[in-house]
Amino acid sequence: MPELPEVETIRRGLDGWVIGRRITDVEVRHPRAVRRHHAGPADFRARLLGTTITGTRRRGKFLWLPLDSGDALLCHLGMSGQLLIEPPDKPDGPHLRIRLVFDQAEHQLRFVDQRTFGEMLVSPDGAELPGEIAHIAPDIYDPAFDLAEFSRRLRARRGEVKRALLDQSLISGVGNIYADEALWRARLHGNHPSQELSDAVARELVEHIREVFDAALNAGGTSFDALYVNTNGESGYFDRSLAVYGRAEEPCRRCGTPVERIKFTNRSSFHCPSCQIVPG
DNA sequence: AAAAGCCCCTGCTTGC
DNA sequence: TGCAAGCAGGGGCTTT
Repeated sequence: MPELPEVETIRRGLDGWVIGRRITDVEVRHPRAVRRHHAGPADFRARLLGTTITGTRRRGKFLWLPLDSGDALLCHLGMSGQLLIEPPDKPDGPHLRIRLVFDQAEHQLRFVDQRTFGEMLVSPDGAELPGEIAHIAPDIYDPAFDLAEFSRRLRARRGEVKRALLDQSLISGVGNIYADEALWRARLHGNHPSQELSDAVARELVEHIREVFDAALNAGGTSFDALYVNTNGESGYFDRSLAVYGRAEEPCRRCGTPVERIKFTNRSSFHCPSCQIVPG
């Protein structure tokens, strides 16, 4: 899915457009898109009608729009979700899941999602922090992110460091791409046991995450194809800067050794076998 | 309690 | 050509 930089790019795109707008119609085109709104699509619609969006917020890969009702419209893009600001006369694509219509607006907001892993729900009293995502750890840009606490919890874990980075309850916003990129920058192998990391290395790892996120944000996010776009439907360009992800057999940008691809929990991991060594 | 596996989807690519 | 398997950047739930 979009990882933190892509979701943040989308949040910024929404921020300049949705704030202050009043919702006048809601159309749920696919029930799966609101599957975690347990009261169902009709209730989802009813709770949104007539409310005004007061802001745009994000934690990790979750995005929410606080409403003047005190509730929040919570959204996760899953693997292929898009939030598009489009004119009403633009034809609906086959993957349109939810449409939001606003008072006196020349555009509407469309939630488009090919693979339907994404979702929206209305979180009661969720404006400040939706209860549905209270278990997600703060991401590195959140003032609540506690570096010492992250280091302590990371090093208390059994298991491998890459799996830890992907655990959203430990640190949020990192997915498969940026985990590989940050580990490469840190010269750590993803299979490195978390428990063997020093406090200094754990803190450095966060700095590498920050650097790769900052770089991706400056490029407008990563996109391999037309699935990953901002609210204008445009792709980011950070894929041109990826050091290891998707670069199997290509030379490591540091030492020239061919990048290796390995299986990791039914996914792919990429690393440099020279720069990133597992101890022991 | 924490960690690992399974599952949910669609569409594109690859290999027989 | 046709079909099956593999693959894709997710998280929640169940099991161990």
